[in-house]
Amino acid sequence: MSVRVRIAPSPTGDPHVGTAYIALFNYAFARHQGGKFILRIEDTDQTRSSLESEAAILRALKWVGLSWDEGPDVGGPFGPYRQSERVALYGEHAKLLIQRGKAYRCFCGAERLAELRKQQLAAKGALGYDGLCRALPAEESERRAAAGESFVVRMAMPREGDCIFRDRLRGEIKFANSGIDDQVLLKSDGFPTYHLANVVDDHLMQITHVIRAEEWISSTPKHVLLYEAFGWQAPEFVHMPLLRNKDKSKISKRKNPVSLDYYRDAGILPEALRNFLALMGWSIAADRERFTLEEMVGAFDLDRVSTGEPVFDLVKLMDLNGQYIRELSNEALVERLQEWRMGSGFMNRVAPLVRERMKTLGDFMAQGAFFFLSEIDLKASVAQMIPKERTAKETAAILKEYIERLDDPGPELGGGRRRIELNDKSLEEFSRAFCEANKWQPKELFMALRIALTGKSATPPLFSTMEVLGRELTRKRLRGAAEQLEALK
RNA sequence: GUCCCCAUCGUCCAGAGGCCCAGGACGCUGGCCUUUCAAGCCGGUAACAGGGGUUCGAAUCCCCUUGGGGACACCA
Repeated sequence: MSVRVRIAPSPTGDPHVGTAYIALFNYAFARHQGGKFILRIEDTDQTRSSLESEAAILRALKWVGLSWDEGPDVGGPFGPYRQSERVALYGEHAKLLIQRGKAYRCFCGAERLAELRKQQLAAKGALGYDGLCRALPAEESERRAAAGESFVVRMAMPREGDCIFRDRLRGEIKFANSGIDDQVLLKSDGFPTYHLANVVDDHLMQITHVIRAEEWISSTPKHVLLYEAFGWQAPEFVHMPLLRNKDKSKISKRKNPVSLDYYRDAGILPEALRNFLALMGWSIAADRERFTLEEMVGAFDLDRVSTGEPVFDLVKLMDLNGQYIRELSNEALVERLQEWRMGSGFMNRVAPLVRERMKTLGDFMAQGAFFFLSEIDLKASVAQMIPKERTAKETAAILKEYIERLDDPGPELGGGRRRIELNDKSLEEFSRAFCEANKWQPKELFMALRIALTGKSATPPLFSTMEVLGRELTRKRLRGAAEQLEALK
């Protein structure tokens, strides 16, 4: 049987480095084995998924040099490759499990579940559904469903025995069945949860190896039990280590740039990022760390992936990137610069902002350098960010809060759950409301933002600057400024 | 709290019982080169978490402790 693996991102946000990381290892394994690498979109969360996010993920994965044999954009024999287009399938499979007594309808509402959770928390016991609806007679369940009552479908997990499975990197892993929750398989909107959709699709798409991040280990027993309930053979499981922040916690955007777009905008070469990611948990040889994708494919061996807890270290990435840049021919470097931000596309966005402040063409760089810099030097200007009546700590805090709210403005900032668009008008509106809500003068906050983003107190209009800088650089620079303020004493 | 995973320099990796008083890279650091700064070259710094076993022999195997992490949603 030939190898078939997949990357299954959920299109609910920016293209994540973790996705590229796991995709890379799936890709290397598939190619080395002469198998297929599939891209499947797991958009079963109707409220959070978007086509824009999907497009961004595909674009970013291509950017790091990956390609796939089957997927929503290229098609393939096991399509559709977007789970939202396969909902009927999951419904049928859920029904099958109900008929077999492996699953049941649950009519418990959100209030009861919240109450249950509260009690369990208070009792310091195990969290999870108590199985109330599991005891419902089939006829009653049918009748209430037919009457239009809202329900979810839960899996009836075995109450005794153990669930044992093998992880390729970690060996045998054992969970007591009694500790496995009666997982929701089908939500009340008729859409499947991850667990159902993932298992059904992996089986139908004939996936042979599930290579995914370590965070999934604890839900693997649910999946194994699902395969058993369906009477299917489970694929082989390979849980890759999780990428980490400096403090060893799971990599997160509060502590690390996490979007692939950031690395692109910050001037990282895709091949350097790809190479760096490959180094997380794997090596091609003891004394070698630079290699091409093709070389990785040629040498790849899943059994030589280590299970440590790799910290994503920007400093090392930068060094690698420098090596890649030095290796480029002059022509290639100029080409890369143009593709990046020195081409007419980006220049056309910068020029209108900078031109008013130019006396000679040469002033362009002096006035607009910060649009291109990877790192803003704030040493000389940190102190200027702090308004007269405020402290460094307060200023750091407001910058951090600003970053948070930009991505997740509460209803009081008029954003609902959608993040703020990065354009002059919405930024201005948001920022003024933000000042109001936090009792900061616009001129206080705006100067802090200006310096944090540009390193200068005299710049083009703030919000246009943010728009052109882009979301990722904006976030990174504001966070960097906040950190420098905190380091002040 | 419950369950699970992990454990070599500050960081990323090498090490699959003797080749290891542990090797490479980043970082930091001394020097060379050089009008400067990088780059490059030469050198230094720095680790097998602790304790028990197994074995002639353990960084490598087993157990315990400790530490770190993850999961416990009608999110994936």
